[in-house]
Amino acid sequence: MARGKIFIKRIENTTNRQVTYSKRRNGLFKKANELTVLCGAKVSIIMLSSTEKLHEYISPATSTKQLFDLYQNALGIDLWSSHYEKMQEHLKKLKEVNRNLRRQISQRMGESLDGVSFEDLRSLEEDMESSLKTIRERKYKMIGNQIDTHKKKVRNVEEIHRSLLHEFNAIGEDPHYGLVDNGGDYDHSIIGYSNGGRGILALRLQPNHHNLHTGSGSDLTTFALLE
Amino acid sequence: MARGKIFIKRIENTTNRQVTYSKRRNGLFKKANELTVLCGAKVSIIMLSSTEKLHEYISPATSTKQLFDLYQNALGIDLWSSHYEKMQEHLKKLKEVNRNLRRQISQRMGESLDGVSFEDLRSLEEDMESSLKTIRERKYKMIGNQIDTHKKKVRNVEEIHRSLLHEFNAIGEDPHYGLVDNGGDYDHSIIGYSNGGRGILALRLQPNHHNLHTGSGSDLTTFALLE
DNA sequence: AACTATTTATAAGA
DNA sequence: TTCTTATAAATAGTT
Repeated sequence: MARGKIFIKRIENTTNRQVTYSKRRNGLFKKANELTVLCGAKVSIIMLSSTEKLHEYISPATSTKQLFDLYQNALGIDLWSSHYEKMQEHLKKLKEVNRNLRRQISQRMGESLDGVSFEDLRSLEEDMESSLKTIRERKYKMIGNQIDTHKKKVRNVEEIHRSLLHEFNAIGEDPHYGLVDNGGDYDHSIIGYSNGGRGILALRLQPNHHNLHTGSGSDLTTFALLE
Repeated sequence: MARGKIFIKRIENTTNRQVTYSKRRNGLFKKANELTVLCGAKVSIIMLSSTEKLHEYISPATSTKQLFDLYQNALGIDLWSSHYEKMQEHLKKLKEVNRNLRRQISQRMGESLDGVSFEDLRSLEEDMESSLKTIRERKYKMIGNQIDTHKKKVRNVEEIHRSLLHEFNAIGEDPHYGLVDNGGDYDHSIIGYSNGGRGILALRLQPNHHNLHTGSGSDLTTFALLE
């Protein structure tokens, strides 16, 4: 096209070929871009040089994948996108479910009640009363269990104390016992105390108000992951 | 490039645009083919016109799919599967979040409390007490509003009744009125009654227990869609 | 990477 | 659409 006509035939000289490849590649991409702008078309060009180097042109505001997907659709051959669409459908449904779950929780926390009918409000109140009762009962049961456990421990300790006292008195009355040697033998009897106080400590009243909205790492606060 | 310079800018005339698209497309494909022959390159062009028509060029002895696969390999990660994996990840997270939301609801309904610590149980109880209070207050407010509405309606009806009575007496005392003609004139006064009882009916106690688990179409029961 | 003589592409008109 | 043709743009060969 300049300084002499060429025949459209493989360029045998390697350097020449590579130079021409580079120049014409630029020309091709320029033309593609002009076409994009002039005609509002979308163009994807993928090129592999004889040295296996890859080059790509893609019109602005689109993607190679998008155009390739369109191409596949147009040809009717489609392995991927039906699967993909199903997934997107599923995702959409899950998000919808998620939204409903959140609203439900919100309502159970006394929020988002603006659109709720009187009927539903009564239902909700009734339901929450009975739920609260269940939770409270469970709490009382736990308190009861812990009191029982504590009582048993106290009894256990009293028992140990009594037997120690008894032994001590026996030693005091029996001059054959050497007090020095016997000290270590009683140590393991105190095992009854190990960790014994923990359950009771949990019963103390918490002065601080635990707000379930703000994450505190419990099971009840793990829902704020997405959207 | 001929008979006048043009600016590379969208061609607004539709016909012109389409003609140019067609001409330049041929030019582009021709260039692509020359490149293929001259330099031993492999070229794939996919084009989508502004009228959504698809055109393709592919170098001889290769295929669009082959070149696209090469392209994907060269970019390292497969466009499809990276997309796909991200989606699956998202899906998994949403499911997890939904599971947590459900558990939370469940716990607020007094269920699934087995793993809950005493601490969390107290928190939950406290939170539900305050939520229940909010809901109850809202209910009372609604009741109050409805009572007010009702009272107004009653007053309205009483007013109408009084004036009817008054007119009736007037008629009775005035022998100039003919009773037959006046009957129809009062009909529209009764409009005060139309739909007047509905709000009050909503106040009746529901003997049946509304279980929130079973769908009844309310906002509170739309969560049982998936898994 | 620049230059430039020439070929090639193409805008506008038919 | 296709052909024509004057002219713009691309580029082969050179530096």
